[in-house]
Amino acid sequence: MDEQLKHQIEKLVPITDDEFAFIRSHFIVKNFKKGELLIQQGEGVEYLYYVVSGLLKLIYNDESAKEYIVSFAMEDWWESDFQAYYTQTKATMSLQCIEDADVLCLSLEDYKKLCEGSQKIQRFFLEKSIAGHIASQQRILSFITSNAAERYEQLLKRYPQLVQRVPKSLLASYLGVSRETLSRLSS
Amino acid sequence: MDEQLKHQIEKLVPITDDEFAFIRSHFIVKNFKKGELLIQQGEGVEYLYYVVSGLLKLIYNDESAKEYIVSFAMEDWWESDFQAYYTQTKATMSLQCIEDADVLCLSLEDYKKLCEGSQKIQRFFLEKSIAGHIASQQRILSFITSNAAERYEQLLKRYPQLVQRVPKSLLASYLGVSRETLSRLSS
DNA sequence: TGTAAATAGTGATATTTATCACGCGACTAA
DNA sequence: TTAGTCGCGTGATAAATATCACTATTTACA
Repeated sequence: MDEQLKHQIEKLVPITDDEFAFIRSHFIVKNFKKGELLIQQGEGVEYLYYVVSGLLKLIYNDESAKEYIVSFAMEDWWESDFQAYYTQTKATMSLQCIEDADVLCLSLEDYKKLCEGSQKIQRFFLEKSIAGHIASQQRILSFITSNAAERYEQLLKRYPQLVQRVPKSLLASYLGVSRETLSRLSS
Repeated sequence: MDEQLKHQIEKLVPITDDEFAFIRSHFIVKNFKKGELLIQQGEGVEYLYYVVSGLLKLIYNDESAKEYIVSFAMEDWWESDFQAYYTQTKATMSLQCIEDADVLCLSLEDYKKLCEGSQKIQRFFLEKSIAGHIASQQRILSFITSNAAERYEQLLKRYPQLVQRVPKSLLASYLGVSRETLSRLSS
C-alpha cells in the first residue's frame, strides 16, 4: 500500500524515503465495503481519498433521487467532492463504494500542512490537478462533439478496464444516456 | 494591467511588491485583434495566456472543419491548450480572439522558473487549477443531468456577462446543441 | 439452497434534437 | 451606395434518444 502511493508520487516527482515517510504520516487508512458511502450528499467532506484498491463512484442525486455518475475512481485515483472539501462546505455529491476498497485519507488540515511542509508534494498535487483538468476538458469535448455511440466507443478505448468492472447501467449514466439506449448501441 | 494581475493573484495568495515584480518579469505582453489566432490546432503551443481584456474562444475543429467551443476566456481567465502546453506537443485545439484582447503570456520555461522561484505562485496555480477542475466537473454534470434548455438556463445564471458579449451560435456550440435548437429555446 | 434483487435486452411510442432550407435585418468593407 | 457576410429566427422533416413496459438471466446473500 505504501509502495503504491510512493510509486504514484514518483511518477511525477522523485522523492527520498524520508520525504515519503513525512508525506505518508499525514494519511490514514480506511476500508470500505461495497455500497458504503465515503461522502454523503448534504453532509461535510472530511477527506480527500487516494484509492489503493477497489472502485468508487462519485454520484449526484437530483430532487427525484435519480442518480448521475460524475466520475469513477479506481486504483491510483484521487477523489473527493473537491468543491466541498476545499471550501469545507456541504457535499453536493456522494462518493460510494462499488467494489470493496482500501483507501488512504487526507484531511484538509493535513493537506495544508503537507503542502507547506513539502514543496514536492505541492508540485505533485499541482500536476495531478492539471491532469484532472485536462481529462475533464476531454470529456466535455466528447459531449459536445459526439453522439452516444461515439462517446461509448471513446470510453471503451480510454478505460477498457473500467467497462469490464462496472454494470452498463452505470456506464450509461456516466455517458449521459439512458441504459436502454446504451444497450441498443452494442447491437 | 499589472495591477490587474497582482489583484488576481492576491485574491488567493497575498504577495509583496517585490514578489510581484519577480512574477511579472516572467510575462510578456501581447495584443490580438478580433479573429487572430493565439494557438493554432496542429502547431506548437508557446504560451499560457492571462486575459487582461477582451475575449477569446478555445475551439476544436473536427475533420469536416466543423467548430466546437471547448471554452471561452474573458478578463482574468487563464487559457491555453493545456495538454499541448505542458507536454510541449502539437495543439489539438485553437485559441482565437473574438474581441480585441490584451494578454500576458507565460512560456513553459518561464512557468517552471516561476514555480521554482516562488512557492506562492505555485500555490496560486494549484488553486487556480483546482478551481478549473471543479468548474469543468460542474459543466460535465450539466451535460449528464440536463437537456438543452436547462443547460442554457444554467449558463445564463453562471455567466450572464458572457451571454451579452457572444453570438448565440457560439453559445450553442459551447452548450453542445445546434444554433437552431438554441434559438427555439428562447421562445 | 432458495429467493429477491440486480442486470441486461427489447418492443412500442413519445419527446428531443439535428438537419436542411429559407428569409430578414444589421453591419461592413470596397 | 451596394454587395456580401453575419446573426438570428423559423418551418418541415429526419434522426437520435428517452420513457414505459415487460421478460429473461444472473448474482447476491440470508
